[in-house]
Parts: sequence; C-alpha cells; structure tokens
Amino acid sequence: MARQKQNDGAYIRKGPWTAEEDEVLISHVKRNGPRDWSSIRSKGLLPRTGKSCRLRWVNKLRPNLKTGCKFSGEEERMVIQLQAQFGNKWAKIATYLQGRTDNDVKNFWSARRKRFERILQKSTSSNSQKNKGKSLVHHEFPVDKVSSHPSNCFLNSEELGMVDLPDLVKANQLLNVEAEQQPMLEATPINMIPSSDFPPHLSLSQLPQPQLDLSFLSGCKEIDQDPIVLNLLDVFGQDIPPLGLEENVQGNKLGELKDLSTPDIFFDEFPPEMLDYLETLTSSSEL
DNA sequence: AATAGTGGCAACCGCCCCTAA
DNA sequence: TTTAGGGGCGGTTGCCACTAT
Repeated sequence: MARQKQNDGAYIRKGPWTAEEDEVLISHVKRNGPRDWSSIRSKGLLPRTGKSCRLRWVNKLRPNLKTGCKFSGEEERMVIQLQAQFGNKWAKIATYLQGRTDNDVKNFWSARRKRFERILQKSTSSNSQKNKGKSLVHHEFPVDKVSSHPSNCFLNSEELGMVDLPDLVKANQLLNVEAEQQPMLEATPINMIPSSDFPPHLSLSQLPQPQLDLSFLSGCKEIDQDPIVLNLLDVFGQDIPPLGLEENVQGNKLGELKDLSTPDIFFDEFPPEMLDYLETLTSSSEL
C-alpha cells in the first residue's frame, strides 16, 4: 500500500481500498451525506484525501451502481449518440445512464477508441505488405490532406504514407459525415428531473439520430451484401445509392471533408457493429 | 507451458471552477 | 478584489485476468 507524507507530517494512504476503509466511508456518508470529503481526513477517520474518498464513493460505493456489468447494446448506442451531442462530457453522459458512472463511460469509450486505433493500424500494416510493388490506382489520397484530417491524429506519418488501403478507405469514408448536424433533440437535462434519484433512462428513439453517410458502401461487393451492414443500413434508415465505390470515393476525397472540430467525431457516428465488422475485414485481409 | 496481446477496471493526477474568508 | 481550499471532471496510468499464439 503506497503511503505519502504530506507537508503537515500526516501520511496519505493511496492505492486499493480495503473493506474496512469502505465501511468507514459509508458510515461517514450515512451520517453527513455525500459531502465534506476533506473532513474525513481532518477528523482522522481515514488517511485518505477528500478527493480519493469522493471518488471511491461515486465510483464504487454509491447505491444502485451496475458494478461489473458490461454495457448493453442499448447503453453503447446511447453513449455514442450522447458523446456526439455533448462531446467528452462523461459526467453529463453518465447522468443519462442509470447506474453508470463517468468513469464507466470514460473507460468504455477509451476501450472502444483503442480498439478502433488497433483496427486501423492492422489495416495499414497488412495492406502495406499486400501492396508492395503494386501501383496504386483507386485508393490513393494526398497524404498531407489525409494527415491533416483530425480523425487521423492517431496515425503517425509513416502510417499515413500507406493510406492507399481499401479497408482504410472504407473506414475513412465513414468520416464523411455532415459537419452541420441537424438540430439535435434535446435530451432532458438532469436538473429538470423532479424528486428522482436518477435521470430517466432515455430510449434510443428519444436521442438524436446519427447523420451517418453510408453511401460509400454502394458497389462494394464485399460488404454491401453483408448482413451486419444491411442491418446497419436498416438501423440508420438508408438505402445504398446506385453509385460505384470508386466513383463515390473520388467524389468524396478526404481532403474535401469538412473540418470536424474534434477527433472524436470519428467515433461519434460509428456504430459498435461497424467496429466488429472492420475487425473481421482487417483480420481476413491478413490471410 | 510460456509469453504477448488485449480488455476491463480502479485509482491517481492535474486542471479548472466555485465559494467563502 | 484577492486568494486559498474544496470539489468536479477529463485524461492517464497501472494492475489483473483472460485469450491467443
């Protein structure tokens, strides 16, 4: 157990909490409510900082938490859509998910992000091998424009030199979202909920509808008959227009993408199923 | 069986804002 | 008006368990 000596000579305990510490913290909250965190140390109840106590209560000890329970599909979609609306305001997003903390949402999002980064990296490395000695025909983009796109902030310059990749093109085409979002449905703010411990569990239909342009899927034999993609199109209420992929790609060069304010916009419109699907694409392209 | 890769999670860090003195 | 302390929050790190090779 890590300990750190403070200026006042007292030791601050760090690291995992024990059951005994939890009990002390719970009894403090029972007596005083979830406040006066710093008094827990000043009264000598626990050698923990007020911040540490608050965090422990909020993330683990608070009643009605869904501890150890994976995010459901509905919850995933809500996080994705609320993130698109609010940005990385995890605490705010968490208020719309019953029993979830900001830490839960944050961890979920960063795991998803990491996973996507890995998919893109796999795509770049596998295709750079595959395309050795071949001329690049349809999927070549100006690297400077690609690299300047916020969504590619996690690719280094070497990797960006290899952006002539069908898989990455497919992924990047998902970026082709309208920057000018239609007016979002306002989710009910938490402070408008009367006498309720938790905000309402919004249904998907109440949330802003995603502005995902899936038209790039047209003419792409590999995927436009895929059940997952078809399901996606169904979910997002879109038909595949009669355009060839190549034509569509040319007509939507990445460099012409509208400026997107944050790299996370890349994920904003990205349904969980598509991550799964891209992962199968990249792994199959390695065979 | 050993090792590397990955996901999930808990907890800390640092910054910012608010409020009381 | 200034300033210090508390609390809130997003970002990051580190640990552990599980899985694939």
